[in-house]
Amino acid sequence: MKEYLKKALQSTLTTFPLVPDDFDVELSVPANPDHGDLATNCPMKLARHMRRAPHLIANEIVDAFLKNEYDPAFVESVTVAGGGFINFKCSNTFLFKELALCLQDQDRYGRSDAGVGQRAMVEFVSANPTGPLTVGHGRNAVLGDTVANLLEWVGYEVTREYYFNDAGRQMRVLGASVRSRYEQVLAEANHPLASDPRVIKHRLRYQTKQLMGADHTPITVAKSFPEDGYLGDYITAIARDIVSTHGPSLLDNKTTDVFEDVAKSTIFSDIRSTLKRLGITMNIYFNEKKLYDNGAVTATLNALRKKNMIYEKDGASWFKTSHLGKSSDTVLVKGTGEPTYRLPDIAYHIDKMERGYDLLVNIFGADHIDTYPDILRGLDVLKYDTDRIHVMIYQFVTLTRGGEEIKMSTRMANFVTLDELLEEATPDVTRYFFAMRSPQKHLEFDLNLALEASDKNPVFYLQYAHARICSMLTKASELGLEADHSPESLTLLVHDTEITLIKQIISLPETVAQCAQSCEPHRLTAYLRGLAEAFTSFYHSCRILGEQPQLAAARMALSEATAITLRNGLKILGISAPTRM
RNA sequence: GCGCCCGUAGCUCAGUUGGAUAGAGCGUCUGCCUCCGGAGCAGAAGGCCAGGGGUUCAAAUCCUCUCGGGCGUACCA
Repeated sequence: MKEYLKKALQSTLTTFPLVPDDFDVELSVPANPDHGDLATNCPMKLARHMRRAPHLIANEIVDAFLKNEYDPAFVESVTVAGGGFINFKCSNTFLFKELALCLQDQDRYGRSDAGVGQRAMVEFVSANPTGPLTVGHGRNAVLGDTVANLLEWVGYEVTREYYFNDAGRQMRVLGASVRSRYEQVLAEANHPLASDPRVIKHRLRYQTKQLMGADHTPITVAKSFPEDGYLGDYITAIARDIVSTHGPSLLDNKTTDVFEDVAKSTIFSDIRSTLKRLGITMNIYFNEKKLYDNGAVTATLNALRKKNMIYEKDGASWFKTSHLGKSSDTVLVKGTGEPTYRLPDIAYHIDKMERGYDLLVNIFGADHIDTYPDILRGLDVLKYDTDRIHVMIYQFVTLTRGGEEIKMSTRMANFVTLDELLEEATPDVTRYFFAMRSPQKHLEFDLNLALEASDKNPVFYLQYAHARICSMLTKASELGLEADHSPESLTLLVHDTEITLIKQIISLPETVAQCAQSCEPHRLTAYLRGLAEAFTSFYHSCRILGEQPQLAAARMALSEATAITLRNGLKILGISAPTRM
């Protein structure tokens, strides 16, 4: 409809003098439905070029349009509004045709082809394996997976990738934390191994100290516990596992390698299973180590050096970001010879580019806000097309419990994990909750509310509408009724609520396309809410069972189309569409 | 101090590339169950879109300043 009108108007305007060649006709959906289904503001845009009042231009355009381009299969009426808008009302014929398309396409309805033949990669979560995923990672995971789904629906071949770093200081601290907890576990007086001579010896020299937890309560740890160690209970759990597999045999080990390895693999498998609970499966787990092994990190530094963008100062290598719009330069290699994370990050993005993706989407938390521009600068200098990169920065989740804020960090003992959230809220509710708001807004996640919200949550409203349709259609077919998808049948749908519902249904493809294009899943949740509302409104004013058979058959077809649309929308959001609740 | 994000109904938030009378949900108040699922429907109240200035035929939207909140601002990851 939109394309048809745009083309028709564009062609109408070619007959007008004084219209700029590159003039673009804009069509928008009016806020007020009384103004029609689509409107254009081009008379106002043209007023300056043509030096005439908008409403006069509007009248001329309408006359020419009616004479040359008007097609009653699409347009029912064209009117000029006071200000100079031209309003178009869709013909019902057009609506029924689109509705028939929905019934025909079924599971595929809503797909389009903007990305066909192109490959996209969405990089998300990308949490290092130092602890379980938190509620904050949940937002990242849901946004990333939903964006990936959206891109698939507009035709992209999508790869979901998780980038991680399991080496370096961070992991050593992790290993040391586990080791220290291991010592602490074995020092417990009532431990089953307490009579083992090695454990007795260990207890004689064992000492403790106190650290402050996130909630300002002191936590007792072994003296060997690192000052910046990871205090979470999951560390102790890993330590207990090691005790049960290795007993006290590791007490005299000088290194923390074993502890690090066990911690790493335990944590990673937990992360995978947490993601799985949300219905998320990654295609590729990309280890940063690979970039060192294949020389990409060094190559990147050399390439930048060749562009004369690197200099040495105080033993470190600096990237001349001050030449690229930043107020200061940035260290890429520290005096110790170890690169900062920015260098491998640039190398990583080059790697992604080289793998030939047409679109690279990155989902970053607000803490990356200052770092990704450096990556783009690096790529820019090396002549990579940064237009292919779409960075989504989402703001943090503020977690509250009974109005009190809880700070989230994997280093502190007191944080809420995504798993803990999923114990209480279903994956469906969790996914909807994280997807329903604009990414750049802070998300206040009140745990108390989330836990008790099940009956208020909008996701239930959508699922309920779907379940109700299914149940009603089942009942109808038991009564021997059958939906009629034929064009003649659909023309019986003329009630206000029916027309409103049809209009909502047939805008799914465009809505999905817009959400994909802007990487904004939350618009889809708003759309689905409107769809469910339109349906329940129809459902309450139009009966199906007990109506004349032809009308009932048409209304069943409309209900079916609603169910298809709801189901497909929910599928993109990764939410189930139950037939019964 | 500097950079980025945010400020819209009592609360949580939508608001397409600037468009017509700024919209939902929750909460509050009125109605509606002999009837396909009341986890519902219909309606009401509730707003100087943080504030000032500017651009435009047109600003919640763009520019600028002020105020308020968040996240960064490490040779930590």
